[in-house]
Amino acid sequence: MPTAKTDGFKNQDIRLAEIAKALSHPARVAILRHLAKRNDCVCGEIVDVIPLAQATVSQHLKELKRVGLIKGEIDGPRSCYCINTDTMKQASGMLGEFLSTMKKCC
Amino acid sequence: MPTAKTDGFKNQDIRLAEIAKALSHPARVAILRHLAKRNDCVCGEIVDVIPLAQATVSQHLKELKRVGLIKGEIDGPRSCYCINTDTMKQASGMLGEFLSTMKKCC
DNA sequence: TTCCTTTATCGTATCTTTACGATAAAGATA
DNA sequence: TATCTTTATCGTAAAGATACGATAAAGGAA
Repeated sequence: MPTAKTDGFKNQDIRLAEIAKALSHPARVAILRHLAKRNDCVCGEIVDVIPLAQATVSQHLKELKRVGLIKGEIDGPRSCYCINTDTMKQASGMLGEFLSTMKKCC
Repeated sequence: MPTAKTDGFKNQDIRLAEIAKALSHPARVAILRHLAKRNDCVCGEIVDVIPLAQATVSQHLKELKRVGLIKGEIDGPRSCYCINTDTMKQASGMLGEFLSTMKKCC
């Protein structure tokens, strides 16, 4: 009973929660902001921007990749990351729709 | 080193992450959807809608209240909850702005 | 008052998350 | 080849999240 139970919830809500979870840490928000600002694949430099140990940053990148919000490829000795446009659009759409229904009611 | 470190991150990103965390569980998303649909304070019935034990639902409600997304008041033997319009607007604004910058880059 | 209904809280078990040092892996460079 | 740089992974420690049964608390109803 530790993990979030999914039985009985709508797939839409499960996916929305998963995306929100990916955004639920300042480091991951900052990483996405950095990638969006560059508007391109970024090789290196992410570790320098995030105030955490290199191993921890790598872990956060892995999580963002797992959910599908970013893509990564290896370029020589470095790794390059960029925003996964398709998934980000999907995520943005789901969250946006959710927020609009929240607004509408008030 | 277990809790998310906040030192070195922007307050905006910290708050955004906190809001996202509140949305990072299907039950909490479903609760908010239900409250928004009713468009009013809901007394009782939330427990019946969420497929989890009563104690667990109460825990999720507490978390949503802690972050400020909902308000609660006691009405006789029941508790009534409704969406906290002000905070929801703030949250919606922050998330919306974040998502728009994500879109813009791609 | 006594009982019922409803919700909050307590206690607890278990899994997840976060963090970092240490180390491995893979190219680049000398 | 030997070394340096960069990143991923391993190992591990500590705190958080999730779930639920049990119980308390607080009104309402009989």
